[in-house]
Amino acid sequence: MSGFSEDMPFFDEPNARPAAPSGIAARAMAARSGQHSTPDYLKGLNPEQRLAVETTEGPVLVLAGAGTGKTRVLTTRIAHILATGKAFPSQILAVTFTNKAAREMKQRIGLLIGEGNVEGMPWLGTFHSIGVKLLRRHAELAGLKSDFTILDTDDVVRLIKQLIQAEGLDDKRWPAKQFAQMIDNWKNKGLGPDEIAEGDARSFGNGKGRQLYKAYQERLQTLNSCDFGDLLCHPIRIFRAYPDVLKEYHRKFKYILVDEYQDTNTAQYVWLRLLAQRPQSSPLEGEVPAKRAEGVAAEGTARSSNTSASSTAPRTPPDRASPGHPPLKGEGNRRPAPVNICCVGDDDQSIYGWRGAEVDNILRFDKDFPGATIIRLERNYRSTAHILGAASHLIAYNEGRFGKTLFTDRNDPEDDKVHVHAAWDSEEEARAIGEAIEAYQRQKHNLNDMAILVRASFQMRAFEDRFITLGLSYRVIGGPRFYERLEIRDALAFFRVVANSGDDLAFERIVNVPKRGLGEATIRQIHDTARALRIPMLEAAATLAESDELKPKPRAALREVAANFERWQKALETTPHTELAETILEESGYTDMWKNDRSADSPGRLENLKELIRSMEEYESLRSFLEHVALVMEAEQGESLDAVSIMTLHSAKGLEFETVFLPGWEEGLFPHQRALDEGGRSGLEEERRLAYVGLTRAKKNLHIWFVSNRLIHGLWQSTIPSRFLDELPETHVDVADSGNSYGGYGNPYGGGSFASGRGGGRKNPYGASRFDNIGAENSGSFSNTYATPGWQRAQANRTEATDRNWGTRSGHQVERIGYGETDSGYGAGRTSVKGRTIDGELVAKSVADTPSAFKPGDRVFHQKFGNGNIAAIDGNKLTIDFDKAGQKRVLDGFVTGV
DNA sequence: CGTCTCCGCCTTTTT
DNA sequence: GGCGGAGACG
Repeated sequence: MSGFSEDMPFFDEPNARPAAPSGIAARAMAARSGQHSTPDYLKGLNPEQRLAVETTEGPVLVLAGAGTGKTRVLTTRIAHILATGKAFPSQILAVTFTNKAAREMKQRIGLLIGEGNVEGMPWLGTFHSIGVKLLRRHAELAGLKSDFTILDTDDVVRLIKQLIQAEGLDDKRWPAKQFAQMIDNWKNKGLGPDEIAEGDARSFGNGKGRQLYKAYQERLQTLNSCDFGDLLCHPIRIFRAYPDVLKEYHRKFKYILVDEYQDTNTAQYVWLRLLAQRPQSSPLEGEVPAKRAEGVAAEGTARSSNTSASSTAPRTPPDRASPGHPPLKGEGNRRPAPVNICCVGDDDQSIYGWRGAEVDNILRFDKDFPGATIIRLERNYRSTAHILGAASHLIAYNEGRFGKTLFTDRNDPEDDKVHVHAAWDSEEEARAIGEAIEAYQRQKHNLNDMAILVRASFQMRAFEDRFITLGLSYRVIGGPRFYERLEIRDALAFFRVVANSGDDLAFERIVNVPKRGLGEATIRQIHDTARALRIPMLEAAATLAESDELKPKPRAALREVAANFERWQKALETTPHTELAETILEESGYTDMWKNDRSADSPGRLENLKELIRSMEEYESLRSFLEHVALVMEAEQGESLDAVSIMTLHSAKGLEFETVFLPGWEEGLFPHQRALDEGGRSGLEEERRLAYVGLTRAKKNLHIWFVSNRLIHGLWQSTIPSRFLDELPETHVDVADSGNSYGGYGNPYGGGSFASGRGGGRKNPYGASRFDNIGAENSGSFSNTYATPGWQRAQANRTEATDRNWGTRSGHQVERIGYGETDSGYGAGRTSVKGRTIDGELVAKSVADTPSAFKPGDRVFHQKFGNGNIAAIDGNKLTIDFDKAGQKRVLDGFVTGV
């Protein structure tokens, strides 16, 4: 977002007036992009895409399924508006949800209309970055100064903790983190302290919720800071309270474009409506609750009419005469000006409900914007017919959708079906996927074209471990973030205090870094002084250092700190910011601190600090850099190396890969238990959309995995396959033949023998029957026909193992690890055992450390490692020379005598 | 005031 | 199993 750093006064086109660009300007722009009859940029669009691009006037909703060219439409539309002279670049407001998307849009528009013109698009960015920009211009209307800083989650929690303690509340009973979450939720809805529901306000801190929220906002103001939510909420409040300010933006923005509309939360929705709705005779407030109520009412109809997701489903007609919506008047009454807002999204890819996104926003679009044109993009350019078939069938289990059916002309009999594989545990899952990747690699596939998409980040580790041993290069996307590292946050705290001396949180973080002998007592004193005099802590520190209230040692230390910051702040005006940053880290002793640190990670930290300084060079000033950091908590990654991508499903949205692996399709993990517990039916539907997102990332090859046992919270748990597997259509899916699960090690129980023991092979307690009324057009669900040999075998393997060892069908807690006798086993078959991993091998610690019944030299069998001879015994821990797997240490409970 | 140890917490996703 | 925080001890 480097484009936003020049945020001060005059970046707009000088004549951002109500008048449209003059004919000359229009012709000039058209000429620049070489427009004649059909401009180049329109060629190659399909009819729906072209319609979405050329319908520039009035509200437009583009329902863009996965892989249907959504970004292309958005960028071409902007190019079209510019090329036809309908608006200047600065008159287009284009909001995205992620930085990645904003970056990509900028780049692609640049390709269409030439780099130079994109620079003139100051209002293309994320909701948050545009929010910052608005707020900087009108900061004083929100009680801030325009150089306010943005606090991250960590600061917010620390601040709230202080407030909770100041209230005399027990911060253990009332966790700051939880309250931070509550505030976040309120702000997602655009609610200030006076607007929250009484019940919500009472539920925290002995009924002091509202009071705390108020205190929090006041504190932010004195800190000259705001949190993430404020970036939206402040502008909303400003727009409401100062109609003339809002009007200014009404004049300015001729076209509004919104990406990923299904992800917008209520605050973003309100923000958009304020900007999109042209002034009426009556003021704007009160509009939201009314609309919301209506939206909820309308929802039922929308849902029921479109549940069956066939392409012939009746399309929502433009609702021209929606009662209660007076036609929107155009500015200056020159025309019945429609709102030129274009929202692009896919209700089936709404996966951010948990953080406040409202799918309803998109489902309600034609009610909110009467006369809206709704355009569906359903032609998919990405995936094979099998992949699309699987994804479409799965998503059809959801209710409450617009209903789209993706299709493709592609029909290559060579295309693989979607593969489903079973594995014994996560380690084996990682091993097998690693092998599959290597196999693809041997067929000359690039690692860059492959991705592993997981539900939860803890799953990543197994893959990393495995790939490290294999020497397979991989890249973790969205892992631990650069700017969240300790040393980076420390360094930034120094910079923040320099940039904004009122930033007490940053100050507190580093007063005593490196250690200067300033302990809790001194800091408390600074704090109190600052409060009493209503001055920033830095100032208070300086004052205290000159008084005689402190002992000599802390006094000298404080004096130095104060002098340092004073010097640095002066230098801010004269010294280049990268140079200054280096100076700060040197003079504060921070670099030395890590140089003298002998721990293993200190070199890395120093390296990170260097990287931080290096990355600052791209920014014009310290302040614009800090803003970038606050808004873009990601470090740019080198794309140069050929590597498999590992990331969460959430961060995979919008991406595509030739080959995709989706591990961990087990109940409890995917769908995630918490989503089910907290979200109920809609939680499940969101999980299903997440599955849909995962499936539709794949262009050609798609492999889904589930395991029987997974280590969660350091505890092995037995698992059952995800219900989503049952929702995949048999015609497009191929259940892999035992997925090499036990290859080479033999399986004492043989295949298939177990299937009859359990109700005709239907293993999943979430039977298909409850979904039978849905998706009838496809040849039946998987779960109806569990009869394929591969499936039977896979099931037999996993079920056998699971049931025999864990004994319980509910199987919540693992009681025994490994694959041994239980009935006649070693003592209690139910000994409580906690699993853990040592040296990468599965080990268990028995509560009753029963001595082993084996003796050295015994021939034994182990489920994972096969046959071997016992080399040594230590209590119940056996050292075994396995024939194939080499020497391993395992618990006796894992092996059986042969 | 600083360091060490132990305890308890948590591990869904992120602008 | 891993981390951060609180409390005890030096």
